[in-house]
Amino acid sequence: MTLKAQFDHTNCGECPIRHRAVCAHCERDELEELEGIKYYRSFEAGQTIIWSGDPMNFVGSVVSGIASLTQTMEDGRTQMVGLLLPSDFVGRPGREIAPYDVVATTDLVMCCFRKKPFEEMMVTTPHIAQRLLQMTLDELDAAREWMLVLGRKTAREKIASLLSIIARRDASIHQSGMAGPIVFDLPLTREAMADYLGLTLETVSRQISALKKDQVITLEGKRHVTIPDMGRLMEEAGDDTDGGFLV
Amino acid sequence: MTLKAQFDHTNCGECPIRHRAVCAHCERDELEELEGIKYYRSFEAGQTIIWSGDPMNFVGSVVSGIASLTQTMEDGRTQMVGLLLPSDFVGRPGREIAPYDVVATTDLVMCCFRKKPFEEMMVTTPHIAQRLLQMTLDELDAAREWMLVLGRKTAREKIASLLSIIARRDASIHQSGMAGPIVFDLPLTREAMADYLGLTLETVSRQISALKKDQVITLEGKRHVTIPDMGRLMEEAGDDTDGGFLV
DNA sequence: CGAGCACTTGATCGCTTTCAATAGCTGTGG
DNA sequence: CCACAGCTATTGAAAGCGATCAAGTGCTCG
Repeated sequence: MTLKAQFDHTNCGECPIRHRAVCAHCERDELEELEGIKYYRSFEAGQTIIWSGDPMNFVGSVVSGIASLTQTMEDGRTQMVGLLLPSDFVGRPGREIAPYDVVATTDLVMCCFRKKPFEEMMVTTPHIAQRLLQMTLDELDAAREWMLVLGRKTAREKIASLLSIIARRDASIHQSGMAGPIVFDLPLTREAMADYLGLTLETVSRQISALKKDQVITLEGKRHVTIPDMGRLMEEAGDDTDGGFLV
Repeated sequence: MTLKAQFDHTNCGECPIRHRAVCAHCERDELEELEGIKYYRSFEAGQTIIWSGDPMNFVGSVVSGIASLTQTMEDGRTQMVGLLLPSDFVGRPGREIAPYDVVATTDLVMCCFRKKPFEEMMVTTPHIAQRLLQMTLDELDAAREWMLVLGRKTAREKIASLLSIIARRDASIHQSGMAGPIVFDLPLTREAMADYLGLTLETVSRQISALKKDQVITLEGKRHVTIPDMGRLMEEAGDDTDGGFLV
């Protein structure tokens, strides 16, 4: 059974991202209307989902897997400007042309909506527009967090910041607390990390080695990370360690 | 007459940002409701409007002047994460605590709404929520543009990028086309530019001098800039020069 | 006239990049 | 089964760009 078939005909009520995606606030009847315009698409790791400059004929949510938003300059320099996790939204109602490349970082399933009908629902269904506003504001906060990382942090702090973000996300998904060691797999290659952080992949590699040597992290293989002390990692990231979380 | 008094009792219909701010889509009766919860506040250049970590009891729009959103690390490194121009919105409905410092870069007037009533209107008045969504999506695009600048551009390209953004904004306000020389005053100190671009003020100064020497720009005094050839400036910024503007 | 501020310019330092070689892993085909 | 290509990642050496430290200019305002 393909990854796609696994979700085909899935009832929205049983959807794994039901309570976090753009449809989170929808009532039963609104969900039914959404079901009428939705379809699933799956992509393999490395595949480009949308090319910058191409017309967009759908919007949608990441159901499973990870995608990245990247900008590329003429001479090939690239910067990742967004990391799309399950429940994150792709596309902008009202926009015709995609401004960024969207690339599947891992195997990926998306729940797509045909753009025209979705835009009509945006007007008639405040629950969708309200949720999209919340999500966009969250993304804006995340983007501004990254501007500090990109503009002012050292290479070591950048790596520590990225690790702490991934660790926090994983902890929140697995409901494990912040005490005790945190274990996860890196969903990004060194190159993708470099593109996210505005570094070269060599610098990423060196700084990961340095954090390992200093026992801030432990590595098994290239991707499996253990964080023995989250507070220590956050110190290395240059973040406030006194646990002030934004709500 | 103070700057503030100049706007007091101003009818929304005569407001200079009426057609661009969060109230842009509102009907007459909705405007009247907004008038009931609005009040004006003015700030002097350099004054902090909101301190990061403080409770927010209002949201609002910049009516005139420029403000900046900045993040600061414990050791004093600061990064500007937003530049607020007339009609831009400050604050997030539903958020209690301000995540950034908001500082008046020039003398400034804000149209403020008490937070509670505004949040109630957000629910009952789709026109406001819809407009706020548009504006937030625009800000997200701008933030992502800046992530490329911060992560991948050289110091010279960063300066050229900032100048071209300011030039484009001025051209759009004054309805002057992109042909022929563009003239404007820099609304930012060298230090503020450095905070925006993730540079030191010394590097900003050096790169501006270099652009002047290479005749990409002309300076009269420290702030008055002339751009003889916008295409040339955009080349220096590393941007596509073939005029592809996002819509 | 002197203090204070914004800005410029010079000299040096150091972090990150660049260039380059190598290791480890996976899948393919002789 | 092994050789080899192709990819990801690590590590070393050298170079370059922007930061840092420092001095000085020009302007405004008391």
